Amino acid sequence: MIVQMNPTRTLLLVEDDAAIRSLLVLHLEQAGFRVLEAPDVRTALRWLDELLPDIAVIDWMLPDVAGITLLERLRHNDRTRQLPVVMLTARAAEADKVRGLEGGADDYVTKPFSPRELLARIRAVLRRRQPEPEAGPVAFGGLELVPDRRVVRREGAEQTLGPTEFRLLHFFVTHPERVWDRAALLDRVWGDDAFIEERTVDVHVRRLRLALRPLKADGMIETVRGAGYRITAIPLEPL
Amino acid sequence: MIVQMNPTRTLLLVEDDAAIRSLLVLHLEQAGFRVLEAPDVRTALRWLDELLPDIAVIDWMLPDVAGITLLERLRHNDRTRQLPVVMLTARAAEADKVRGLEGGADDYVTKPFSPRELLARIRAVLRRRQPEPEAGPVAFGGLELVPDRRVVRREGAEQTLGPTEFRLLHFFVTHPERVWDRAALLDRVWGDDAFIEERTVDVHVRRLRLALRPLKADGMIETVRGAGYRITAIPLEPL
DNA sequence: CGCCTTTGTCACAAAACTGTCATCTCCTTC
DNA sequence: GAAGGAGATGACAGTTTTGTGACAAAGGCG
Repeated sequence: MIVQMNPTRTLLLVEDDAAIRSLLVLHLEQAGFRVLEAPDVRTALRWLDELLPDIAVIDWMLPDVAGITLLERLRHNDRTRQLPVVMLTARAAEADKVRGLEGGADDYVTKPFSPRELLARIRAVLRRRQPEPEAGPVAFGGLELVPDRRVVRREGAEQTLGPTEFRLLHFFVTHPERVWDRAALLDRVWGDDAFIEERTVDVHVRRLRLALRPLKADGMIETVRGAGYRITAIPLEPL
Repeated sequence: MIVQMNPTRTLLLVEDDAAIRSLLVLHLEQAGFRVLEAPDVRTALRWLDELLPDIAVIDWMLPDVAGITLLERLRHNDRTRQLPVVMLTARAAEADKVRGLEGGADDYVTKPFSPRELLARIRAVLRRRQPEPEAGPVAFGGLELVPDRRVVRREGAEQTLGPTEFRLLHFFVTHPERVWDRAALLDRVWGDDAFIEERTVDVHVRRLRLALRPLKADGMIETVRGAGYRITAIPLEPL
């Protein structure tokens, strides 16, 4: 009987030291991970290009580009922005830790470390990330969002959205009916560290509506004057 | 005319540089904050003594006592422990940031910064602190008010109200049966600082009735000649 | 490098709200 | 039933909020 069979997780391991790498691969695979090995950033990017892992473990010091740089690149790309990252470092310096965490690392492990410790951190990060699965397709009021392709579907018809449009719609769909004011949307869709005019939200809402028009679903995004916007399930015209 | 959707927030600004201070005051007040200015910690403490603000913005470097010290003091006092604090600092040193956040600052902004950035941080902090006033739905005599969307519902049918109409109905519903004269309504619905003709109340009552007509509920708002208005639960016609 | 997409801002048009009036109705009272 | 007074109406002009279309800057990608 299966109590809790976790689906196999894919893990990207970016580490140049072959010895450490194979040691980790051993443990990681034994722990049920499918490991993508990358001795350098170039290889890592190739992997990422073809397959989005569930988590990445990145060595701080790498031969070609600093691991921290890779981290920043990941955070800069829409596809990898949500990717959980655990940094691996030989330095115990606090400054690095801060920089790493600020750069968006979810945790970091200092060498020397036991594989068990790394594993524990990885699991903790995955667990923490779990509650907000940005990945799976979402459906609401006849719409279906496909995060992989940034596409909305309705009765077969498809519309591709821009990155921000998609995140916005995704947020609405996962928090339906309620009214969200512009500030809240900036916080939750753009991130609370984005310093953006509130009116920009209007523009993006408009773009989203425009994109939804071909699906005759633009009416789902309602304006609540003086308050904000909300998505609501309404009877839609047939396509 | 003044429509203040959000209640005015009070903000304590502790900053010794007069130039920066007045610049910030300008922006903060324009953003709707009531600003308590303090060039030093002593003044700040005096303010705090007589009035607890909604948030404090504190400069890291101050003439008398370091801002960080003030922060620590705030955190040690029961009354101010929960006060949201945004630190303002010229130093970009990470160590300081860490210390500030550990000291209990809710966020911190590095100089030079744009007033807009500061404003965004302040709003984010306030939002984080005060999740939602949670304006729950209210019901009375078959009507159901949904503050979130500014709509009244009756047996499924919905009517969207204007902001003032909604506030007015909301007031009636939460203070039913009794008669309210125009002055009282102006006070409680418009705010006691509103400088408005009493007759204006009539107009809004009418607009409210108009909006309620489709729900056949306009009869609930009664006119009491020579006294004012009141809402009553009466048997309503079926829809 | 140029080409193209994505984005944040603007400036201006469109729509929604508001507070006041002038006028019209209806109720009271004599 | 005429005169007053109190409310109800419909129209307005002034503001505030949104919707739009255009643009330029920033990246991504050959």
